[in-house]
Amino acid sequence: MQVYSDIPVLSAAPSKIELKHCDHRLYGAWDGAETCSAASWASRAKSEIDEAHEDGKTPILVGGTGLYLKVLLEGIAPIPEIAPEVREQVRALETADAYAALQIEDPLHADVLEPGDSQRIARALEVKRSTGVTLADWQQAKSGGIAEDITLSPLVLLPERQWIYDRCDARFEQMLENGAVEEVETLLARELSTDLPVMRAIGVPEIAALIRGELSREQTVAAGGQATRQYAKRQFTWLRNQCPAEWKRIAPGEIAQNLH
RNA sequence: GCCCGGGUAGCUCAGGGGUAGAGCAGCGGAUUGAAAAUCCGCGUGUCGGUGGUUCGAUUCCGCCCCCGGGCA
Repeated sequence: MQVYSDIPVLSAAPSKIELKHCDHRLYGAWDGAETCSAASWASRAKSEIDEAHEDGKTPILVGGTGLYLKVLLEGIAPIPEIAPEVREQVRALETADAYAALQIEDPLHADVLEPGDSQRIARALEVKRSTGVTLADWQQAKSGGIAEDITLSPLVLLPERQWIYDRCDARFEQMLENGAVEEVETLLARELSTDLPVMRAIGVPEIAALIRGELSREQTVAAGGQATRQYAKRQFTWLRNQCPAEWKRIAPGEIAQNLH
């Protein structure tokens, strides 16, 4: 999400001062009209990492987006680009219709997915239709991971829940004070499709509702803080269960000590 | 003071003589090209209090308390 150039405030992009202290890469590297993906991000991240290494620097990967890091490190099934017309067609379907189609065209995968999981259903269907090969077959192999080629020092931060929740609330309120509303006004003026990732970024739907007069400022603060906390909770689940067991976890107290 | 409505899960509410159920919130989980996304699972709460009717009351009746609205 921080890859989209339209929302520096809402995506907490580094400030000019922060950039002076430390080089940051791939913030705002995609235009909001585009859809970034784990694979395309990983590909660019690889280039940035190579470049840093050539300059004798040590890159630090930071993020709450577990899937992106996973793809960068472990690679992903080498599925070609989906034909645009196929993608458009598939994503125009109602979830129930897409699921029914998948049950016919790729019954094995349909069986694995929940009937309500619109996103994965659409992905499975577009892959089968565009490549003629099922997603499960593609996923037999992964390629492009750099885990074997680098020395990784992983660190999983698991702060105390209430502590991070309080910071989520404070962070969203601060964003509103620092121009998030103006940022969303500018974004809305582009009249992009509401399906695009940038339009679904935390805070964008909430602030758009504020601008439309559907939410009061107070309600917007509450809704934005809540959405941020819910995201943080999902990150906990990923970090606790998806990261390799050998990755070092940092205890709550240690984090607070280091930051205070 | 009188007359209507209401008082049920953290919140908004549904229900109804055999001790109760949704949405949201919260918690747990999944996660292979939209991932700040998309999904899945989890509901014991003096059914405002107290008497009564009844085999049995959260449900019916009386009284009391609280919150809306109306009349004085």
